[in-house]
Amino acid sequence: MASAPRDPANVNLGRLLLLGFRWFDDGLRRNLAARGWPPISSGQSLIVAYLDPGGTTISELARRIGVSRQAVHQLTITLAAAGLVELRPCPADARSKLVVLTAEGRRSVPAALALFDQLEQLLAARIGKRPAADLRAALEADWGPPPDLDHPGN
Amino acid sequence: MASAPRDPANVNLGRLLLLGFRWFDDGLRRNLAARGWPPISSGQSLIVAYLDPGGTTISELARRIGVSRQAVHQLTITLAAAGLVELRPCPADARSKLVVLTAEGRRSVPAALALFDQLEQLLAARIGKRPAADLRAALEADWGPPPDLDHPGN
DNA sequence: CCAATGTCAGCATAACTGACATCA
DNA sequence: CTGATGTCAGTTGTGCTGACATTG
Repeated sequence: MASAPRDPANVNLGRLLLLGFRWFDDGLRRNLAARGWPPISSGQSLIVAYLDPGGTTISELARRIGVSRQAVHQLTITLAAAGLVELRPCPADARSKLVVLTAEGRRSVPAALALFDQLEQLLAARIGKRPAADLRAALEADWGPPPDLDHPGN
Repeated sequence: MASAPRDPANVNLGRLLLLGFRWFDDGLRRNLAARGWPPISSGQSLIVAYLDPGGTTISELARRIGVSRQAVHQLTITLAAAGLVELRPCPADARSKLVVLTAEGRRSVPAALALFDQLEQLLAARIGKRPAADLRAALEADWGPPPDLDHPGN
């Protein structure tokens, strides 16, 4: 793969997947910085990536990402301080608040997401179009829940 | 994939890779717990996965994993407290200390690493042997460093 | 004298749990 | 009354940088 020198022994798929993720994460952050944008944390990028166009509530985001409501709450605060999102009351439910992109967010977020596509294309140029397509296909398949090896039914 | 419900829009490869990693990480932790082993952090598992049979110094581990010496130092302390490794002076260099597996570590670590193979086999059974093999092949390729999109030479 | 190693200290980030007021 | 939501507070884990004594 890349950065960390690899021992041909004990390379497990889980570690390879982590290295692949870091390749994209580093690439995203590096190129955002090269464009003069404020540094964004990987937690923040997760939030915006899961946002619906019309806005999404904090609890819904927490369920989608798989973390606590409190963690999402904290991230939205930092994103709001950066001016990328704002919180507005939910018209359908007075308990909820909608996290929506600001005008600046709508302008810069799609450009940031486009970087992922460019990174993927560059990866295809490096390791081959076929392997890159196979990689995506395998990851898009339904893996099911992480299994209990003693009771594979789950 | 699995746990987090997926929006067919904005699925980027980076997020898919992260979800794949979590599938393995969750699977490992779940099955370790099912076997009655003390919970191990993903940082700790990284350390033991990179250990040479004869022992490895802290600085060398830091270089291999790609984190600071201090971070590795802290992890070895927790691993030593758990009784899985011990630190002994390096015979070749008085500055260095070797991180080596204890008797208990040699007994339990290989079994834990074997879980990764079992998870990979179960994944192949779920998404197909061919896609699973393609996944591994693509991840084992040389991706090079995360690129600067404006100067792809790097 | 310079470089590498392990270690101590402080700090930042990001997740968690617990608790609480508000509202469906 | 029960349950969901947002929020405040405290805690934990994990990484970082800076600094330092020891050794090659």
